Amino acid sequence: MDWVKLLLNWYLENKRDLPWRRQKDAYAIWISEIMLQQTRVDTVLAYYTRFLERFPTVRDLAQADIDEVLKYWEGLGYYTRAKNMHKAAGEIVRHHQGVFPQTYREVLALPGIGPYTAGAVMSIAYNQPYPAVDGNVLRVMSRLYLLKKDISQPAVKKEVENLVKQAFPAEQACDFTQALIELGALVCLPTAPKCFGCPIRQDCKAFQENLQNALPSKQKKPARKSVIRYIALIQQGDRILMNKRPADGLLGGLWEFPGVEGKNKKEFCEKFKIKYGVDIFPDSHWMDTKHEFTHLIWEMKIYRCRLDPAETIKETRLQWIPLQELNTIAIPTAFQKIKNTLLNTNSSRGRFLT
DNA sequence: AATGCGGGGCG
DNA sequence: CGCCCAGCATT
Repeated sequence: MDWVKLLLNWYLENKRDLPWRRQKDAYAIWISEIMLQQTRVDTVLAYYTRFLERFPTVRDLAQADIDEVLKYWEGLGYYTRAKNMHKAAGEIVRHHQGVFPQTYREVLALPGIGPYTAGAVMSIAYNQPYPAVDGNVLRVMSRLYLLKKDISQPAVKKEVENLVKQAFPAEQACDFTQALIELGALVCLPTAPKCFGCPIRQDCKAFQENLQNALPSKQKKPARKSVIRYIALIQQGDRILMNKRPADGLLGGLWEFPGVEGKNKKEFCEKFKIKYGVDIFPDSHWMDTKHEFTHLIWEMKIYRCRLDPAETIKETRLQWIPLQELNTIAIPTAFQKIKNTLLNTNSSRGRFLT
């Protein structure tokens, strides 16, 4: 296959200088691959170095509190990745003496590691010829071999894995895996691929038939649903009432301004009572904000609320948090605008008073 | 095989 | 505004 050598040469000349490419530590490679799942390089850059400085080894990660790990993950999304990584670090300490496992079977068995990440770690950290098929590789290979079937079908991914396996150059698994991905990231783009800068266009069947813009074929996702969420801003002095979301599910384990889905203020109060066990009295409408997830849209209506003075907080997920400590707990992006507005309001008032 | 799970950047 | 991205776990 002529294209393999051409691709390798192109990669060695054009690869980006990325922090996870500066060493071969399997632990550090693993962290990068988890962060990069469904996440762009530019986004990860801001997190990667900071995370490794705080958790330089698998033991440091295993010993850390999950809440601190989540704080370092704050804003990165898909928070089960952090939870699974923390769990996997514990397994590596207990079952592998703190040394990152070196066989595909053992790597794949770790929580949060699927076929892609296992292949990436095996090939990039250990230079072993295990295919790592992500969205980039699916796109590159579907064009190169003119695979017209929907790439979301598992059978297509299997076929691409086999094609990559056949193509692996001897002793260059590390570079080859990254070369395929790098080509997808820099040249073989989803829309408007830069075919005339592509080192393997002569071997690309899609390019030959001018079908590069029609591939890969992919089914489109259903429309998102929008829901109204009422948020209670409950402040007493310099403390604000926050809720820690359940460990599993959406934004699991992160902190939020307590709220419920609902149609109106009446439902707001009723559902709040059921969910949190306290009566609230919405005083003033404070602000509105919207947050769009991949699969869901929250239209948030935030009200300043009073509690019954005699009310005590029994729900253990609810906790009074001093305003100064709001920046020390993990709060997802959905609530950052509320948090910042709150902190600005209070700090400007404070300055005015002093 | 289908669904839930974040967030940001782009045209 | 829709689409896409260095996917995995669960059902």
